[in-house]
Amino acid sequence: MLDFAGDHPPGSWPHVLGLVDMDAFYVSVELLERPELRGRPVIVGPRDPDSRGVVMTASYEARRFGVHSALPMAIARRRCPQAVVIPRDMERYRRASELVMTVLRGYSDLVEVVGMDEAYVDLGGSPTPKARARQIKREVLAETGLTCSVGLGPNRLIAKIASDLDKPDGLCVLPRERFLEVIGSRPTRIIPGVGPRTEERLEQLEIRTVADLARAPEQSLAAVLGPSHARSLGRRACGFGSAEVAVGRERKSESRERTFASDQTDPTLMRREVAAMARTIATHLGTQGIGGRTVTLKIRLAPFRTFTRSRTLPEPTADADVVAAAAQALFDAFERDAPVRLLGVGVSNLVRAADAGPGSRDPAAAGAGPVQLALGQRPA
DNA sequence: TCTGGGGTCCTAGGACCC
DNA sequence: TCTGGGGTCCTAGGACCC
Repeated sequence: MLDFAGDHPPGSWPHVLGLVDMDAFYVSVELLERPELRGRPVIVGPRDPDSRGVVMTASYEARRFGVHSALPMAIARRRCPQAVVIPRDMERYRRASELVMTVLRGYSDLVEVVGMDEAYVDLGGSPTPKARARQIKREVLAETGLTCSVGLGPNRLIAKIASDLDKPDGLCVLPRERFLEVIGSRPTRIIPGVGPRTEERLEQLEIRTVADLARAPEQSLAAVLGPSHARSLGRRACGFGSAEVAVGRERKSESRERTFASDQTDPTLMRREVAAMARTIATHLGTQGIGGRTVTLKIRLAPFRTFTRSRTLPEPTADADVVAAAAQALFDAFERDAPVRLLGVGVSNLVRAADAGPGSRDPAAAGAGPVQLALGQRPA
């Protein structure tokens, strides 16, 4: 355990948030079934080994060869030819995830699931958060056979960063008072929200570490990142952030996309694919009593240029015919100058309404009323 | 070296309205 | 002929996260 709390026991913090992060989640779930692979480099990858895909998760042994999530499989195989590649089985991971979340909900009413392998847990009510965290780790292991790493901090940002400091099977407590002392010399990239592009731009200002970023005047950051991003990043670099845990958030969009095994030029095939994805989304939304107004087509041309085209309908719908027609119209209007690598369809501007389902075209039933409701539910 | 799939949030410009 | 000031909606793209 890494405990930086010292004279500031977390029990004295106004909020104690935990970020529970499962260790190499997909691989670990697979190893439950195949324990003989423990200790070997293992990669969970695409279902179809010949498809163009990326690494979903690599075991810690594989990571030593430079294999990590989102790395193209072709490169992963080159870097670690001896790795055992297991095709992903999302349904299995979903079940394991549900078990984990059930354990977490036994410790707090405020659990925010941020991915299949990750959740924030508000431990504000616990006088002994470190002991609680150890208990959580024990119970997750007992219930699922899986280990996790827990970060404890006064807000989401610090909890998240702390969870990365002691991994796998770790527990790290990090008060804000010691935030810069502990992570000040680390690269800016460890701050959530700093991706490759932002890292590059900061580099231009000779800002490389979290401490550099914390010292930087907001105006100079704003010149490169824009005022809004500059302000939020400056605050993060000093360890300030939200402590809010949002239990049930409304979904804002739903999409499906598919990368073809080889680039496509056949419009008939592609139109069919677009319609199929549109219908899947509409049907899924419809069963939940949700309608959408904006239909977006995503198209990626070879070698790797991505475009979107969208259209907003006059009223929300979950009618598969309507969504499919809109998506196909967007596809037909798009002027392609190269073969197509990926097609996707998304529906956004979602409205929860019992009467937005198929067959409801009456504007009085599916129009203004439900929209009003959705606006009222929008978070501040 | 070759880049998945499912999301969220932000920005910027244009249309349109008062 | 020179041209406001907001506000909102829509569209396209970018950055980021798991």
